[in-house]
This record gives sequence, structure tokens and C-alpha cells, in this order.
Amino acid sequence: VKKVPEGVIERLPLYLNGLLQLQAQGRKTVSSKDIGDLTGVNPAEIRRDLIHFGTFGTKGIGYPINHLIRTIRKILGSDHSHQIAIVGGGNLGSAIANHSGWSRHGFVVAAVFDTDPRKIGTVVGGVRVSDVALLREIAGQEEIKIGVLAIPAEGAQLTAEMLVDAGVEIILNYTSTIVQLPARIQVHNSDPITELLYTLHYLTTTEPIA
Amino acid sequence: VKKVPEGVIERLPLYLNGLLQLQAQGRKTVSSKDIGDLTGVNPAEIRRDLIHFGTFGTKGIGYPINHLIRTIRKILGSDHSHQIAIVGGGNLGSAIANHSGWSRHGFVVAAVFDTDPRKIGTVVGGVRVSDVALLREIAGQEEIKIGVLAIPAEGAQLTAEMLVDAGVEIILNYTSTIVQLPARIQVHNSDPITELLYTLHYLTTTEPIA
DNA sequence: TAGATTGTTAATCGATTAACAATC
DNA sequence: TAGATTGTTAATCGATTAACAATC
Repeated sequence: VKKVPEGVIERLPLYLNGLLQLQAQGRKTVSSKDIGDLTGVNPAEIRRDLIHFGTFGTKGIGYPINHLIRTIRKILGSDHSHQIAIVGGGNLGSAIANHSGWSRHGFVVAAVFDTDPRKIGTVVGGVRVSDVALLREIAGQEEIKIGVLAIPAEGAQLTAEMLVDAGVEIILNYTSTIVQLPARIQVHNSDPITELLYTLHYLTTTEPIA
Repeated sequence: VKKVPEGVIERLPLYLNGLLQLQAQGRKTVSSKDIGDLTGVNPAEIRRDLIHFGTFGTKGIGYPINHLIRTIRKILGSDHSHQIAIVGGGNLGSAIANHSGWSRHGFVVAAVFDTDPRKIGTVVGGVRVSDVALLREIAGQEEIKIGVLAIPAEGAQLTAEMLVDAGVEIILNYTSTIVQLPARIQVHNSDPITELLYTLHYLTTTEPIA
């Protein structure tokens, strides 16, 4: 097994989404061109990406869709289940917890935490909200490796550290705070403002502020 | 002016966040090493990135923080205001509308849309929720160029097309649907599940499913 | 057989990193 | 002067794309 570039792994979920969409349409076979049309990725790049993991295609025909989906899931690790914890039971945390797609990809929302006594004990996304003070204990018990930060920016650093203490290895950060954590922890920043900022540069109508 | 690689533009918002954090701490000057420590980007890369836009640094000293922040804002286009529309007034839409950081970066939440008659007319994030049927009219009036999809996956494609019809050029898509739009439209996918999927591959504990 | 599409090679392109002279 | 840090060059590395023989 050779080293697989990070870029390849980043594109696999995109391919998976596209394949699931095509599968739902009843397709049995897909070509790299089909996937390319749907995802915007160059077909040659898709073929090159897939070869890292073996040869599943048939010349002249394409790829068997079910087999390809299974294979990508195995590569990504979404063929078995992963527990996640959501910190923050407000609008954002609720929206994430109620997302309908988790189970389809093997994720289980195992815990939701908040500091607000009025929220603790209520049910969000089918899970009872727990006090953040119990984070370490519960996250340990439930073998949670993935944490979602859906809280105000101020508490991000401290809460991220608590998650790491509890054994979490992947953090999805919805705040604009840049959290400082050990290098082994994967932090994915998903703040809408930061995500939109870089797109502004490509606005065609760069209206001058007269 | 030479062509600036996309990667550079993508990193600028990250630098900006880091700089704002350091500015809040009272710093007047920063080195590329400071920014690198905070953002995880190689200092040499930061210096190379900045040179695309001119030379603002002083050898032996570093960069004047206020000037650098102003410059990055100008490059990105966040030095003047941009109206955004949020489609979906549920938990996710509300969370996004209520985000405290919009105004700090020149964004104005100008409209929130929903299809649910019970939501239309209520106030979310300081904005009255409008019927999606009025999307085209209102988005045109308000000169909205940025739309956020905070709705169930099923409606994503159709709603995205409505946004484009109304003149929107940038779409932040929180659904897992891959939307098909003209190439000139910038779509940024921010579905939490898709974002988490690729991180799984790097989980240290790749527990086999015995 | 003719058309389609893979797997693979070759060519290009851009991004990353290290290193260091210039200079505050 | 000594230490720090930029701007810039050079070397490396990986990603992208086009092209095509192989083959269903």
C-alpha cells in the first residue's frame, strides 16, 4: 500500500455523495465521466484517484456502482459506526443533531452537551442533553472520538481541550476561534463567515465603494 | 498584477482570523512565525502568500498588524458590505442568522426565507421571514449576491436554481445534495457529514469490526 | 466490428519547503 | 553590534491534465 495523497481522501466523500445520488436513480454502472459531470472533478483525476485502492473498473463499461460505494466506505471507514458528541444544544447543535443523514453514513449522535441548566435534561435529536461537566465521563464511556463545537466563540478553546482530554481525536469547529490543540488532533473549521470570506474575492461585481 | 493561486486566497481568511485574535490581545506587530504558530501554516508559505499583494513587512520586525488586516480585507473584498440571504428559517437558518460575527466582516443578513406559513412573518436574527415565493423579487431589490441553503436535502437543487435566477453568485450549501449550476456560480458545500467523512480515514484507532 | 471507457504514461503546472542574503 | 525576520531564490514534491493503447 503506497501513500495516498490527502487530496484523494478529501474527494472520496464527494464521489460517495454523487454515487449515492446516481444509485438512487437506479443506475447499476457509472463511468468516470458520469461522476465528473456530477461533482465537477476531471474524469482522469477520478480514475487516477480510484486506482490508489485497486482496479474496480471494466474498460468500455465503467464501474459497478454498488461495489464502488462499498469500497469507498471501507476506505473512509464509514462502513462501521462512529459515535459523535455535539457540544452546544442551541439552534446550531439542534440542527446538527437532527440531521437526517448521520445513520446513513454510520454515525451515531451519542451525546449532546450544554452548560445552560434550562437545556440540560431536554431532548435534542433523540438524545438527552447532559451537563458539560460530565463530558469527560460520558465521552469516555461511549468511546466518542468525534466532537462538534456548536457553541459561542468564547468557549471554543476550553471546550476543545475538554474534548481532547476525553479522548476525542476529530473536532468539527463551527466557531471562528482558531483552537490550539496537539498536532495529532484533526480540527476542521466550518465557520460560515470564514468559508464565505474567501469566495468574495471571486465575485464578478466587484463594486467599488465610490 | 499576476494571477494569484486559489490556495492563497483560501488561506487569507485564516490569517485574518488569526490576526484579529492577536490584535485583540494588543499586539501591534506580528511575524510570519506568529501567524504560523496560530494557524498551523508554514511561515515561509505565509510570507510567499503575502508578497502576491505587495511588500508590507519590515525585515527584523515583522508586519504592522492593523495595516495587514486592512490590506487582507481589501484583497478579499470584506472592506465593504455584502448582503446575504438565508433560505430556511429552522434551527440551522436561525443559528446562521444569529451568528454574531457577520457585521464584523461586512456581511448583512438582508433576508430570510421559508416555505412554512407558520414561520413566515416571524423574526429570525432580526429579520422578518419571507415566503420563498418572494425570493426573486426581494433578492433582486436588496442586491443579494450570496445565498445560504439551510433546508432539507430534497429542495436543494430547486432552491439553488431560484437563487441563481435572482442574481446570486455564491451559494453556501449546508445540504448533502450536490447541486448542478452554471459554472460561473461558486458553490461551497458545508454539509457536516461530508466534512467528517474524510477525517475518519485518519482516525488512529481503526478498530476492525471483528 | 465499432463505440466506449478504463488503466497508465508522459508532460505540465503549481504548491511547498528550506535556505539565506538583505536589512531593520 | 547582535538578533530577528523579511523578501526571494532554488529544490523538491505532488497534483493535474491530456493522451492513448488496451480491452470490454
